Amino acid sequence: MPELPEVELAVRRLRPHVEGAGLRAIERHHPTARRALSAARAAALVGRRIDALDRRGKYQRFRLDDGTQLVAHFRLDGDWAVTDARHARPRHARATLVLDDGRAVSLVDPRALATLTWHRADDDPFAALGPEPFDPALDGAALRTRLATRRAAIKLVLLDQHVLAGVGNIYAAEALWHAQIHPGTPAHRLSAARVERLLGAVRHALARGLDEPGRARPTEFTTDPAHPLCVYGRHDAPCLRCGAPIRRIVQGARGTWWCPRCQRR
DNA sequence: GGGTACCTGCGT
DNA sequence: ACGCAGGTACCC
Repeated sequence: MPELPEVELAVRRLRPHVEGAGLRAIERHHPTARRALSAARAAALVGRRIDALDRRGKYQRFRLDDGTQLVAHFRLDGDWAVTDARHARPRHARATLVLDDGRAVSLVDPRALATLTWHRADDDPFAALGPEPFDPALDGAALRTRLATRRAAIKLVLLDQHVLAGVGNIYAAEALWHAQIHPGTPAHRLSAARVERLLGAVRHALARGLDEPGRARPTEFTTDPAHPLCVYGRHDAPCLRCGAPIRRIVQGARGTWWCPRCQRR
């Protein structure tokens, strides 16, 4: 699943291909893409230049030269594929940006949940998002303030993009493991010291995802010892810290992996 | 604050 | 053949 690290890596890979390029066409291959971006809108974007590609949380934004914005979200399985525009589109391509240099950038997504939407110049598509986890202005006290009104389990609150942008199911579990916090702890009950530790752990977990060079999809579970994931998906495997068997519970219809010995409430 | 729909590949 | 997986938006 693409979370902040995978999306950031995708942006870094795609940026040199798209920044400064002109849009020759926008193809909408799948009904979900056609619903989200009308034929008229796609046609109106022909001739626009992509000035910049940036990221906010798990969202990616193409800034166009008229100030309007194309925003992509990978959801569960999305990714970019860059091909020669003269060749056939990749399997599962849902929408394609055809560039004036002859390349095609396809949003590929087997499950077709990924989104590509257009936004006016004066729209802030990210207004409702919480802070970036690596925002220097974000400290333990600021995060604790955001958790103070939340009585739900900290695991679920970490997934709320209005609280913190970019953390998903995998890195939420990883961060709680690193911070040694029980995933079911009510968010508002966490002490200042534990929230401080949690923020550091979120950053540490995300950084592990970002620091794997040349790895296209860091969140695929493997037995590679250099793998960045310590607890996610490791049910029944020994905890890397204390050796107790990792347990799986379901929270909000999503799996959470955690260590019953070293993650206490 | 909790439940459901959106999708389709894949595991069972 | 069937039903789950899951991030987000939207429902009450």
